[in-house]
Amino acid sequence: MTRVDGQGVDSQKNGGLSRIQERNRSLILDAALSEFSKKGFSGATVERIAAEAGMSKSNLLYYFSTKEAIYKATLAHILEVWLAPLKMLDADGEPARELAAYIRQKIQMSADYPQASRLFANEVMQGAPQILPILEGDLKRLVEEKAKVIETWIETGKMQRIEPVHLIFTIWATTQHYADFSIQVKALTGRDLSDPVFFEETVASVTGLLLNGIGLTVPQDGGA
Amino acid sequence: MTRVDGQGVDSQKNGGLSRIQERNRSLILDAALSEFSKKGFSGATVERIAAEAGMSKSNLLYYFSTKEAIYKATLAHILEVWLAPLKMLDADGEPARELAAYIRQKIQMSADYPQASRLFANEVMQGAPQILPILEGDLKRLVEEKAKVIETWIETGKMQRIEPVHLIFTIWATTQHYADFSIQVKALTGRDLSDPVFFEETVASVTGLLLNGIGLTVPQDGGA
DNA sequence: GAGCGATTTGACCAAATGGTCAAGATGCAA
DNA sequence: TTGCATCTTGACCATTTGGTCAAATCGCTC
Repeated sequence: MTRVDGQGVDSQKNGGLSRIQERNRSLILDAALSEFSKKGFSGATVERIAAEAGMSKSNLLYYFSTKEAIYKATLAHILEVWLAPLKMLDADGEPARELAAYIRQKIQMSADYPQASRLFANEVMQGAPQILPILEGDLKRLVEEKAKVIETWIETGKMQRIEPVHLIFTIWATTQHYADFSIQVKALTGRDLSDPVFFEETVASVTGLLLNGIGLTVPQDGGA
Repeated sequence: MTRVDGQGVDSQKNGGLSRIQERNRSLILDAALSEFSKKGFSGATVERIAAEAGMSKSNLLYYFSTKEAIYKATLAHILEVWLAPLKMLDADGEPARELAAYIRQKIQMSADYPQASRLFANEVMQGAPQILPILEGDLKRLVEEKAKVIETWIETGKMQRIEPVHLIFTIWATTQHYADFSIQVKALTGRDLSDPVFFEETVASVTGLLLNGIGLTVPQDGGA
């Protein structure tokens, strides 16, 4: 009857979970991402998550003792992946290449993990009840660091002047739009990022527009 | 005991509601926008909407017989306002002026009606269960019409080539980002659109970036 | 294969919530 | 003032849902 919750009591080995725990937590988190991203926190039900994970509600509650705990774990699980691309912006690279690669990566993320994008958007739109501290802490530091990188590029004349943070917001907003609003995109164009042609068309349009906007030319490989 | 619902039985005059109905429906829709935009459809409760509207739950249900009816009415109420700016894009104007004005207007909307923006975003992210027909109908026609306007500008050499629909998406995504993600914007910059200085800074940055991106120069008045 | 903790589940509970209903209060025309 | 439709509400109900619990089953070590 020991609860496994959160960082869990590491029953046997040092820091690891048992094979069963590993598998079930993973199944739960996948199901939770699907459910939360589709219905939001309030609209999701523990029972549906359990069903999608292939276990009883009671058993799910054995691994995560509350709905909120599932939600937090799901958020934590995707957050690292979600913010990874920005970390790669390299001050020593050429702005055009770096930004083109960043934009492509972000659009790729929107294509590969639209649910994660929507979950994150949902959380922030509700006022970021769970992740506000992260936004104000880690994310803020990261953005300030990368803003400095952009500022350096501007000061060394490598690109046009712009408020770095607004450039970052524009890249986030635009790239994530294709995931979060994919239903609308599909309704208006008949296609979405799952279509490889539309994907490349989107990368080309967005990269062209934004790089052009700061006085850069898209590299031949388009950031690929 | 007659229900007032939807388009309502116009009890007395021709097409009009009684003074009391007018007032209460308006109070309800305001409260509903606040509640739905904050909590989403599932997270919102009829009781809280009623409380915020200053009446009993029962009375609210007298005006809108189901939660879904309130939600639909709220959406319908904001949708027209929300899509209005795009309609003003004028094929006969100069692209720079027209687009600068459009961008400013959209950011102004994000500043003035952030709740409407979030409600709309929420609805679309959940798969647009209520407004999909509108997206595929009226909105699609409108976007196609305006895409043609942009296409004309391109063909007459007034602006650089870009896929018009992607330009529209980028403008939507970016301008609405400042409303939908305002908590994040605030966490990262310490400010949001309610700060007049930040508002103008945002208009300048976004307008500069996007107009530049299609080979245009921002008009002196910045679209104001 | 015995023993014991880890895992799994169905039965159950309490709170929240959307919606109904009958009765009372109010506004207004004659 | 009377009469009637509009408006308003508290009491109430059925369902959904997050979470508890005791009992059963499983898996692994000795």
